[in-house]
Parts: sequence; structure tokens; C-alpha cells
Amino acid sequence: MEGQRVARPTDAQQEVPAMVDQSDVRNRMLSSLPSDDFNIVAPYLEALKLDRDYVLILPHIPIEHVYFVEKGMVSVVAEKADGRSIEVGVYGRDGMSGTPLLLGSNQTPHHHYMQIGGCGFRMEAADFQKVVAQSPALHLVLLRFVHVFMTQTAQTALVNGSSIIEERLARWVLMCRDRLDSNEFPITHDFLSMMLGVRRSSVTDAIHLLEGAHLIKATRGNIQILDRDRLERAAGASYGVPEAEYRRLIGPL
Amino acid sequence: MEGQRVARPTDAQQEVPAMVDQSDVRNRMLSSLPSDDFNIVAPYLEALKLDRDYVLILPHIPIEHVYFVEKGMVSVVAEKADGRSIEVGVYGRDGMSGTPLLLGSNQTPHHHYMQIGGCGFRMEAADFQKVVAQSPALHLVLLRFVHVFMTQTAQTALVNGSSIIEERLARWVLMCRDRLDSNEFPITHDFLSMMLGVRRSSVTDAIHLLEGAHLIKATRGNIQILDRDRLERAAGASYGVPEAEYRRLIGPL
DNA sequence: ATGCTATCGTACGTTACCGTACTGTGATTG
DNA sequence: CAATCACAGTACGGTAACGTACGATAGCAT
Repeated sequence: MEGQRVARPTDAQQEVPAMVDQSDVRNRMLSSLPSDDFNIVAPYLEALKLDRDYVLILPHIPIEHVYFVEKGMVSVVAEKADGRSIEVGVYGRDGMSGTPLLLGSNQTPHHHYMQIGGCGFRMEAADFQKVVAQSPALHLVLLRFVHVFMTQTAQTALVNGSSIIEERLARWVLMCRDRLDSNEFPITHDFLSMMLGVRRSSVTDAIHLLEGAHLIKATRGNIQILDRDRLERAAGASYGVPEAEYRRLIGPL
Repeated sequence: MEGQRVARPTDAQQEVPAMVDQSDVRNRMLSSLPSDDFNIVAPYLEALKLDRDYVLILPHIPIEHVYFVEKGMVSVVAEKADGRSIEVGVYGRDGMSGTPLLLGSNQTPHHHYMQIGGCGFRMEAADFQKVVAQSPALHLVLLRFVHVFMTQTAQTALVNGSSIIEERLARWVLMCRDRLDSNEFPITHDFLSMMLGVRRSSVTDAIHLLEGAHLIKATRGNIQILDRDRLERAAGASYGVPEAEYRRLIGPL
């Protein structure tokens, strides 16, 4: 399913969209900019609805647009030749989608798609390259996001190889909470099983364990966090490292 | 154990070390540079022996030197608070050690140390920053290496979550082969168990499986590849993605 | 209201891997 | 040459997670 443009007031204004006001922006990469830098970026931003399953990046296909998420969450998924796939990272309003363009590549082997629907801005890849060259502040914060995201992926490799499903689930729920501003979000066991790379019914079992400890409450297609602190303890040592890097280099989320 | 400086011809020459000849350089980041760019970099390179266990980067400690490996292999290791650790990537003469400095961070949460001893060059961090600003060609190839390394880490997350030990071992052996120029290299089961995040005796079992199929031959503290092609098939779908990215963006290794 | 489909609950035999631990052996050192 | 030690082989009970599969239920559409 494709995301749709947010309707503009009138057709006549489509050619000259209203400038985005920085104080309304929730995306961290944009809101943290000095206003002079933001003004360089703003004219190229196009507001978009980003429904669940909306594809931001297809594997091995040149990137045409970069996305700044305002609301919702993106899954970055790696796929094996045999069809098995697993989530290697997530981001929401804490990041953006076009990092390979900063690293001298116009594509990536990974899928980026909306796991939790929301909205955001997009920008043409060519404009993005131009704007980054004009704004060192934007360039820096984006490179720092790349560093943090690498850390998150490395941490995912670590827990995939050494943590039980219950801990990995707790970690995922916490990461999701960090990126939405809600203790509750729509997600099915089936999707979680793809993200964690495990059986659907193993997810069900793990959810029941966390529910039994009153850390979360799960209803059909939905998960609600009841006790954030204890959930963090349930994640064990598997949560926190990239989050600390983010705070150190970019700021609080 | 610390690596040692390669002995210079005389003490008198220590202040003015002989300029490195690019045609002798095996590191891909350096050898792929146009000679004008190489000449910018060369004066700052200090040749070093890099013994096994030599530490290139300590977690959460500011990076003082960056390293260009000529021979040998580096393990990048992530650690959990509970002490468990796992390898999230490797590099040798295909890369370098100072990538966080390119991404607006002077440190990283990960350990970088020589897994297979060798030699290389190092450069002071401040000089590195200066040189990168002067050579766009160097800057580009290094950023591309960051992209490829991210891909490798993501692939590690994928296989840690979805492949059996035998396949992961085959992948590791192949990656090692790619970075040394030898079908044979020194490594113990114990080290491999730390790299793969599994029991030492599980490594022994997996090695016996690959040995039984005549893909490798293992002796005390040593592994030899007998049949590279079939080993690649034994790795299943777990090997090849970052390697293809490297060839696409940087060149053959 | 009724049927349909997505989602979830649960079960059972199977397997990969674990923790632990003890034995054997090649290599190095005194 | 003997002693020692790092390294590798092997074993055994235990368990997390698997593949598969079938039933239950909730929400949606007709």
C-alpha cells in the first residue's frame, strides 16, 4: 500500500507549497538544526502520509527520495538468498532514510518500510545531496545518526547471537516506545516474528511471559507497556548502548 | 600484548622516516588512491607490527590513532553488560580502523583488536582529520568502506539470528580468507567460539562437520581451506552480500 | 445475523545448542 | 627429557526454540 500526499489547501498552491515551520517539526534531524540551516532544507521538504508497509527504500534499487519520519517507525530488514529475513534496525523521528547517500552509495541491500504507520517529509535525492553540501550542521548530525545506527545494528547482531527471545522482545518493545511517543502501538505477533527472526508462536509465548510479569498488556494486534522500568530490566543487558550513543552525540529523544 | 614499531635503519632517521612507496602498499584504502592523494597521506603514516591481540580501539575511549592494516585481520567486538561478547565485523587490508572519526564521533562502544597478527600503518587522529579534509578521494573511499562495513554488520545480525553454527563458521572462514591472502591461518576453537558467540565445543563439532565434507582441514591452532567453492555453498545464503557491495563500490579484493 | 479471515492460543515431537566436565594430546618450556 | 599447559575431543543431561498443525476467537464485511 502506498502512502499518500497530505492534501494541500488548493490545487493552485501545489507549485508553491507553504514553508514548513521548524517549531512544528518533530523529526530530530531537522528540529535540532540552527534555524539558518533549517531554512536551507525546508523548501525541499514535501509532507507525506506514511501508512504501514509504505516502502522507503527497496534493496539494490537506487534511492530516489530520502525520508524524515515525523510519526511512526521504520524497519530496516536484511534478507538472505533463501528468503529468510530479519530486522537489523529501526528508526523513527530520531533519524532519516537516506544514509547510504552520505556514504558514497546510491543504494543499499536492505529494505526500509513503515512498520508502524505515521507521517513525515520526503526530499528528492539530488536536492538532498545539494542541501547537505550547503549545511555543515545538517551534514554533521546526519553522520552522527549513521554512527548511532551502526551501533544499533551491531547491538542487534549481539543480542541475536546471545539473548533469549523474551529479552529480545523486551528490547524491541522498548525501542519502539522510544520512537513513538506512546506506551501503546499496533503490532501483530506475526510481524514481530519476522522482525525477530523466530516462529510466530515463539513470539506468542514470549509475550505471555512478559504479560505474566505485568510488564506489558497484549490485545489483538496491539501491545501496551505497563511498566517501562521493569521492562528494561527484563531486556537484561540487551538494551541501552545505542540509546546512550544517541544522547551523547545528538541529544535526548 | 602491544605491537612494536618496525625498526628503522638508523636512529638518526627516526625524525625523518623514509616516505612509503605506494606500489608497496597492500592496504586497499591507500593503494586505490590517485598518487597525488596518496602523497598527501603518506607523510603521516607510521609503519607498525600488529601482533595478535594488539588493541586498535578500546570501547568508549577516545581514538588516538587510526590504523591501516597491511597484513592480518581485525575483529570488531560488541560486549553486553553481562560480559557476553560477540564479533560484529572483521576487516583487514580492505579497510581501516578510524571510521567513527568520519562520523562525528571520537569513540565507539566496540573493541577493535588483531585477531590474526600482521602489520600496518597508523596515523594520529588529528592528522587523519586534517588529511581527510585535504583529500576528497580518500574521504570518499573511506565513507564507502563505512557503508560496506555497515552491510557486513547487518549481515552478521541476520546470520546470528537465522543460521546454524556450521554455516556461520563457514562464513567466518571465508571472510578470513578474503582478508588474508592465504588459504591457511592460525586460529583456535576457543577464539572462534568467542567470535561466533557459541560454546567452544560447538565450534569443535562444526569444524568436524566441515572437515568430514573435506572443505577444510583443521590442525592444532590452525585452519586450512581445501575447497573454497564448496565451502561457499556450505555457508549457504549467509555469505556474499557485503562482499558484492565492496566490489561494486570500491573494487576487487 | 452470518460467514470469513486475520490473529492468536496451544500442543507435540524434534533438533540445535547449551552448561559442565573430564580425558587425551601436541607443543613448548625448564 | 620431563613436565606442563594450551588446545582439542568427547560425553551427557537439559532446554530453548523449531516445524507443523489444529482449534479458538475477534473483528470485519456481506
